[in-house]
Amino acid sequence: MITLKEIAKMANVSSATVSKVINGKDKYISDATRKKILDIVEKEGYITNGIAKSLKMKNTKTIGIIIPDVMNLFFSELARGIEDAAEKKGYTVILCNSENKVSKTKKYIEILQEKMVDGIILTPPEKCDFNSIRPGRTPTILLDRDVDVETNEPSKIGRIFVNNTAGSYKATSHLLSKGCKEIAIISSDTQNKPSLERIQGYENALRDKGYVVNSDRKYLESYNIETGYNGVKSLLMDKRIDGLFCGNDLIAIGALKALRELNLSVPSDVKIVGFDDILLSRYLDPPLTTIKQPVYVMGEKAIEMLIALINDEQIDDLIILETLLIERDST
Amino acid sequence: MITLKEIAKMANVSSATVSKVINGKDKYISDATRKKILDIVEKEGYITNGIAKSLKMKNTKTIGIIIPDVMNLFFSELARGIEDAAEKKGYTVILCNSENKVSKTKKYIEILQEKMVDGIILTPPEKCDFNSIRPGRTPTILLDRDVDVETNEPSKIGRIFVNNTAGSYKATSHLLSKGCKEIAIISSDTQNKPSLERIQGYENALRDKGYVVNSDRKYLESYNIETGYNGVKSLLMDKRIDGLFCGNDLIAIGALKALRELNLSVPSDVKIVGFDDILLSRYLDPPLTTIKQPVYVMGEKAIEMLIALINDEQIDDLIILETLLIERDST
DNA sequence: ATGAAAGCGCTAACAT
DNA sequence: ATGTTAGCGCTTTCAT
Repeated sequence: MITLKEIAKMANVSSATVSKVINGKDKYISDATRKKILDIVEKEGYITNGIAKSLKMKNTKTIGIIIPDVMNLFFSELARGIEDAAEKKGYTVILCNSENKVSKTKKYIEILQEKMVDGIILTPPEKCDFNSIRPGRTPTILLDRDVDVETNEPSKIGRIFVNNTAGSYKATSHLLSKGCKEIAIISSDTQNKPSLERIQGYENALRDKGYVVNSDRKYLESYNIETGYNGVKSLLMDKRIDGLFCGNDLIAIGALKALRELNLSVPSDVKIVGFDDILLSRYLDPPLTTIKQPVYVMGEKAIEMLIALINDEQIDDLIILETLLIERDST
Repeated sequence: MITLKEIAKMANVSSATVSKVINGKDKYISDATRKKILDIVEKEGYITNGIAKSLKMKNTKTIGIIIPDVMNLFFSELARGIEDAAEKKGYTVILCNSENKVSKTKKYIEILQEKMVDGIILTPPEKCDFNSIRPGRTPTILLDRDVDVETNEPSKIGRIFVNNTAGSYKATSHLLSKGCKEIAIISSDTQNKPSLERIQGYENALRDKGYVVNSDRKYLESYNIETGYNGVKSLLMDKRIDGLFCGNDLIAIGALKALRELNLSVPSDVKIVGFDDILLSRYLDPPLTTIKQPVYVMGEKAIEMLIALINDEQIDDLIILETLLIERDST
């Protein structure tokens, strides 16, 4: 590997001069010297050793993202949004899949800190006490899943969420407005805030229209396809249901499959609304009505906020994004 | 940030001693000293500065992966497989989305080299001359898309692919065995090897059974949902088709949607086989028959091979994986 | 317009 | 059993 020092020797200048030229701080460097250096750099295919640079500069221009699973479309979109925004700002992204586990999350936080990332973007595990994983000094953005953070938080923490309550309220109201009378919910369980809020929004909408909230119209498990499938099978065992709010689109996919197996058709027998608007939702049969989360924007905002935190800029450390009802053919 | 040197001072020992203890090279360190050091490390929450360590050790224990798009389910599975395997081996993964562009691929390779990654796993852009992006000295695994590499390759390059020809041969034969007489193909265009091979397998299967290959039964565009959708609309405009081989599952998803709009039912009117077996395929309506690529295994093998390359071990630098026909309800 | 020198935090060979 | 020391490749201040 050719080093800056070697370039310097070849050009008969000092490494300071080469450094200046390479980094464009060459106001006071003569054109001749600059050209000589640049030519050698080019010819030798010199590449800066970013590690040495980082050690000196005390930054790495890399951030870590910890999400449950890139294979989950919601998170792959998020990861993409983050990576795109990061790249534009000159940052590089280390990807970590926590599998929703506190233990893995902790381990990755430690690894990322050892790698001296400039910041971390973190979607906490569904069931997680933030105090148990707090990333000390590293600037961190909490994404998508709200979590209780002590107010006298010493570290630099930003938070970006979606208004889940309002979103599920919209979803349920939409079902109601389409004439559904018996609306069930399939979602994640009550151990995480977003899920709690989505259940809340669902109940609020029902109550506001004078319906009673019926606990045997709830199937609360996890944010995945199986939950949707099992939820429908279990909910529809003995009771009638004409509307279904799914806590996310993955659940809706499973629900759709189960409904098909039960020979129930959507939307005539049962209307369905999902949550997230993953890329695939429009290609389901029928295309899914859903509550769109501005995932890509979340990624962008997260990077924006994180970089502000890194640079010690004063910013609003809580952003709550609104959702949007996307009406397709499942309602 | 507390450094190793500071720990040493607090413990009244040299930094060498602390280093040895921290890295478990403490055979000759007294229990008392070890304990004293470990206690301070614990109490102070010391975290190794991996950058300094990397500079000294000349490795970063991180690898870069460059894929077209994590939002593409095939690649998110791949990324997951790679990350899982990497994590087990103590490596961390930098994620880069090339958008299938040579320019972005090049840029990322350079960035990764500056970050001194120990290796790169690369899925080249669909239309790409490898010589234009060759990552010089960094050990690299070429994944999923074969590419012409000069034989007197100086750098350390490994290649892992799937037997595309055999896979699409299987797919087409399956369609034939199900009684299809007029089988079309929708796939990516002929500018990349895997696509070429999949077309080849399709044609071979047809010819082997005495059918003629008909160029108006081909719609070759790109590996995405739109291609599937447009392909069906275009292919079925004026001619009958009872079997459809899709170059990947994304294409099949688009095709399914278009078929639904044309009131054609699958599998009774048209039978469909996809390629990849992304996680979602079994949840489509109908669940998709497809050629399973061992994506997760590819990720694992890639890491295995890359680490061997990194450690200068002698290995087989070309692995071709076989596919598997997964029969579901679309045929 | 250019260079000398110190130092970022760590490891390891060598000395004691 | 522990310490001394040099050095990884870079940036930057201060001299010249």
